[in-house]
Amino acid sequence: MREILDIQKKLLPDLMDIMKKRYSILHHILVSGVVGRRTLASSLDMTERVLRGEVEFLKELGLLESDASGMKISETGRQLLEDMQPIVKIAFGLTDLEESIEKAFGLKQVIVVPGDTDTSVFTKKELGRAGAAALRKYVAKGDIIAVTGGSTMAQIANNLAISSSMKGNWFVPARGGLGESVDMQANTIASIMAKKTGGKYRLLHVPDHLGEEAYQTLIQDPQIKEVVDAVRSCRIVIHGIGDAMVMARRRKVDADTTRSLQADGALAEAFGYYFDRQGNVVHKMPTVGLRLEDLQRTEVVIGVAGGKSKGEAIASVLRHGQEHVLVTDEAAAIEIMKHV
Amino acid sequence: MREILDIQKKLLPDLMDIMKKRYSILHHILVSGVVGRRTLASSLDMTERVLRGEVEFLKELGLLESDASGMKISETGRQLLEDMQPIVKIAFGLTDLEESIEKAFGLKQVIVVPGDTDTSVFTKKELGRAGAAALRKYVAKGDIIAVTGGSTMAQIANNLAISSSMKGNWFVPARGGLGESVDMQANTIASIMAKKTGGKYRLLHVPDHLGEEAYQTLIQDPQIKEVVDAVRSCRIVIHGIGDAMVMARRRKVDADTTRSLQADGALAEAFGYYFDRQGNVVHKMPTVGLRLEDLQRTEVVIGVAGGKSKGEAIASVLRHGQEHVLVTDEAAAIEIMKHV
DNA sequence: AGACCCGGGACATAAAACGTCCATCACGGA
DNA sequence: TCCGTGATGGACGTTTTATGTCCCGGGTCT
Repeated sequence: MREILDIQKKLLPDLMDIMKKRYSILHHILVSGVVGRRTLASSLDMTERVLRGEVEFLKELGLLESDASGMKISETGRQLLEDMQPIVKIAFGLTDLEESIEKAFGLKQVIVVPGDTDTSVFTKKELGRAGAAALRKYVAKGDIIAVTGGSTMAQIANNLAISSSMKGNWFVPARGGLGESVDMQANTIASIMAKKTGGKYRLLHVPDHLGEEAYQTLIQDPQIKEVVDAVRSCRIVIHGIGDAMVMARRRKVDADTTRSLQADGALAEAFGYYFDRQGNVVHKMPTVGLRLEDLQRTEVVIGVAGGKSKGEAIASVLRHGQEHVLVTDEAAAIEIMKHV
Repeated sequence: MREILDIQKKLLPDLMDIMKKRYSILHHILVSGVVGRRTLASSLDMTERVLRGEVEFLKELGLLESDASGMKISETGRQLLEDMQPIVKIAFGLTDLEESIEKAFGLKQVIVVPGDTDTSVFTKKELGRAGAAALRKYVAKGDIIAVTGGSTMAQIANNLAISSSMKGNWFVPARGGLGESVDMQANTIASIMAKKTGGKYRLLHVPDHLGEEAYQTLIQDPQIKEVVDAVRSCRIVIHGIGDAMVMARRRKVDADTTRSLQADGALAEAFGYYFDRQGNVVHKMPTVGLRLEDLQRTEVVIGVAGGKSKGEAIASVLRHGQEHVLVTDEAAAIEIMKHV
């Protein structure tokens, strides 16, 4: 597989370039849904005319369709892109990155998509697609799946579709309400995922910043207790990873805590825990839900995050050593490898 | 290994041609030791100039060297050829088949898709795609296109899409109603193709098994006469090829005729005519529409059929000698070559 | 109704591919 | 030593293809 591409690179370097070009056109159209020639040209940094040439060609091949409203990918085209996935990875040199990270942190699988989530909205979408595919791969019938919030997780939810293997699964938020905008809260995302896959969901309506008393009262509540028990016995966790300070700001933690986070060198955040460079937990959010000790029993922990700026944070969480699968993008992967 | 090439072919249809061209240049140089441009050109059946273009390219890639005494292969080039050995076998299997059949039956173009229609539904779909592509390639504006029935033709219709070059063309059934299930009748297929491509269609509603009287009456009918005239002046015929006995059964021909078909060694069926092993017509369906003599004026005759079991039948029709283009699959192609 | 974006036709022009011819060089045999 | 042969590579006009540019008619959203 790899050899054949290496050979082709030697004998047909020009065709490999064309392949990349056509692939990226198709891929852009795929993630854009319906898109016009001019928009696409500028987003791919091509002149309109040469894009048009390629598009006409791809249309002849039946890989995309166009009507007055714009161009969209055809079913065969969509299938082709899927089949091409491994080829593209090798051709773009992503397989190397995946394997290096797997080895460096002892992970079961690493998936790297091309691009940089920080700079391209398309990469973010692709990250969502890849995250959804990873979840689909590891999920089994009757699983309880704990999810967190964040824009990346929202993107994954977007890309899930009904599938027999996920029908009847339970989606639960990993932890209580994490004061973000509603459509990126874990609760929202769990319910979207359940609806999209034909699964069921339970929510945790718990306010932020709990005091000790309120906390004790809450976990006595039978309704809440039931959900929390479900969360703690989940078989799969899929979560985003954030920069510690960014998350702290977003959650409006008080100034004291922020200072203490800084003093402790908090770098990354995931499912309510804050990690320093060495992967040690330096702080945790005061709310109910999944605890670190539950994670050890969890069979599959999937982390999804991308963007050059998050590379170091991802490396911190990986170093903590409870992840099994990582889905990230090229830019972040390169950063991660700088921190081994 | 094989899939990767198939995938690439979908995105870069001329990949194989170029790869083959460059490979054979290098290979020729390898076996020749040192050779000059003109010698090489004539032995590869290329014009000198185009060979020169490739040679200059290969030289830039460092795969061959040249000095005043001629060209010879470089060490990396030799290594590359060695590494390519397995690829070449797989990759050129089909191309070789295509060319052998073209030469054996004097066809303009042969397209072979991988697989066996008899055993794989994917191959059948692929055959449909390839058939549709072939039709798209040869069609011109304002053409009348005569089509036949059958599941393969239905598959082609499925794979047609609206295209400017086919807009406004006429689709007509090659011959009157061939008592098959409705969705595989020529009439149905002609109308689907017209709808899919944005063309127009005329149908021939003629019952099977016409008596001589009824026949005479029918062809007097101005409506029918108009369509029949259109059919007979078509520029393109695209048709399936069937096994004679299978078709006879499907059309419920009477026992007498069946016996006579068997006695005459009928092997294949196409557009209502039955052919024996040598390609002679041994029987024809009693219905209106395209006659063999009309076929001689037809500019493009495209036959589409696949499956190991049909190989012999396809060979019979090809031997009759009125086909220009054949679209088939690998299994059938191999069978065909056994009957040259 | 009007602004906007879409695909696709049209056409001039730039670029690449190709056919053709020739200058020059190395080599071997007379 | 000279000359014929076959080699590469330069040159150049021609043809074909790719590209830049402009515009039209038709949907769509506001």
